[in-house]
Amino acid sequence: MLEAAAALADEVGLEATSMRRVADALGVTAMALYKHVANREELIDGMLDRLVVSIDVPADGLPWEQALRARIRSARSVMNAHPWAQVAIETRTVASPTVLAYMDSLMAIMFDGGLSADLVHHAMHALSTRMWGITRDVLPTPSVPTDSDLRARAMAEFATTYPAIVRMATSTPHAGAGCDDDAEFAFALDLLIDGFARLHEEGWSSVR
Amino acid sequence: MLEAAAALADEVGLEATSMRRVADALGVTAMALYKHVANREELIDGMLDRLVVSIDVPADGLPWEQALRARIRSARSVMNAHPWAQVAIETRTVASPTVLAYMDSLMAIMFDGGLSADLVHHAMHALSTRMWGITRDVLPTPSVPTDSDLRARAMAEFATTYPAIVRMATSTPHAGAGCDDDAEFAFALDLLIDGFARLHEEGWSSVR
DNA sequence: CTTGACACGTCTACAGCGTATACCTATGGT
DNA sequence: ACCATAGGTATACGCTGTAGACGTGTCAAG
Repeated sequence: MLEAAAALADEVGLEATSMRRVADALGVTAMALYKHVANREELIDGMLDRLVVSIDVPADGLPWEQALRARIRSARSVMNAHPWAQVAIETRTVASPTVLAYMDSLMAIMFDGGLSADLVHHAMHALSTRMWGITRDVLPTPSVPTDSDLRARAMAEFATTYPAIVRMATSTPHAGAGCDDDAEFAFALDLLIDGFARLHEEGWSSVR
Repeated sequence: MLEAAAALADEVGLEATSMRRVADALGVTAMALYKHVANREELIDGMLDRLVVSIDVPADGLPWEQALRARIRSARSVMNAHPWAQVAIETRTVASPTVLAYMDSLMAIMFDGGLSADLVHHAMHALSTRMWGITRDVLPTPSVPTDSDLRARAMAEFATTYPAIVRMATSTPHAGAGCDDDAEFAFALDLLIDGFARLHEEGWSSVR
């Protein structure tokens, strides 16, 4: 059932994955699903849990920074394979045991690295949803007319209204080629982990 | 109308802010709303825009790090005053002109600080939704029985299943007192901004 | 003064949603 | 032989977003 629901969500998205459609896919009535889950929330929890348990556990003996990076990158590859996972994570309200276990494992990696409970706590907050390997697209990709004349006019107007956006879009190394989401994710993740490491070395504490 | 919708959302949450209920609050039919907005998405966009324009613009002449921090902190105070804003941001799919202008202003702050387009680009991705001052709660607050005996037993069991979580929860400076979300937010934001500054000083570039 | 456009509202209707309640039936342990 | 239980069905309720047709009151142009 979870498998069928996940397959459906892969096809039509999470929003369209209604109880009735999942049931249809199984050749069954919608109400039959309620013999197995309490409600739709629980169904989605289950779908997500299936993904979470498939996140790789990094090899033993790695430095904590590498282990943390590896586990989160694996989370990313798992979540990226299923577009609905991002929506699912963002709408989740309670943590299932599977989710708790994943978070526990991340904290354990940091504890094993010798980080203080204080720092681990702050680090988890700083990672936030990034610990699931996801990031929302924040940068706009405005639709411009294809006609080259109109396009130039639209761009010009856009440039006066949003100069910084245009400057960024036109002068970034891979301008036009679209941007490499994986690279952006790795950049931000490394920035955070490097920050944690630096604070750890400095003996940082939240109380001053 | 946007005001009424926002007021309703403050009371009952965004999910419960249906076209009919907004219309009711205005003493009008649901369909009347469609003379002003194309659909519910657009209504929510409008509600959000009202908030975004009220984000403070930092004083001129501040160093870019401080200006960036100030603007984002202001965003946080605006968004935090309206619980539905977080949900709204997370479900938004296209950027309105107001939203574009806000993002443009953040980038402008960094450009003014001399950061390269490359770095600005990566920084915006790294900030991600944090640029709106929001962060999802990621740390679980499991409900434990109030009865002290049962409570001890539950905690013990929890501790063997999720040792790192318990270790963190019990040995963090403000254990038990709940955690200060604003402080956590500031920590993560500063970590990122400090990272940007460091990379900027080093003359960082994404091409190696 | 008339006419017609338009802004802005209503009414009705439809398809879809999650899910409560009641009912049926095959299976398997006592 | 019995009966509880797991797992299915049928029906129904209240809710959702929104399409389409139908008024009106206001206001500018002929």
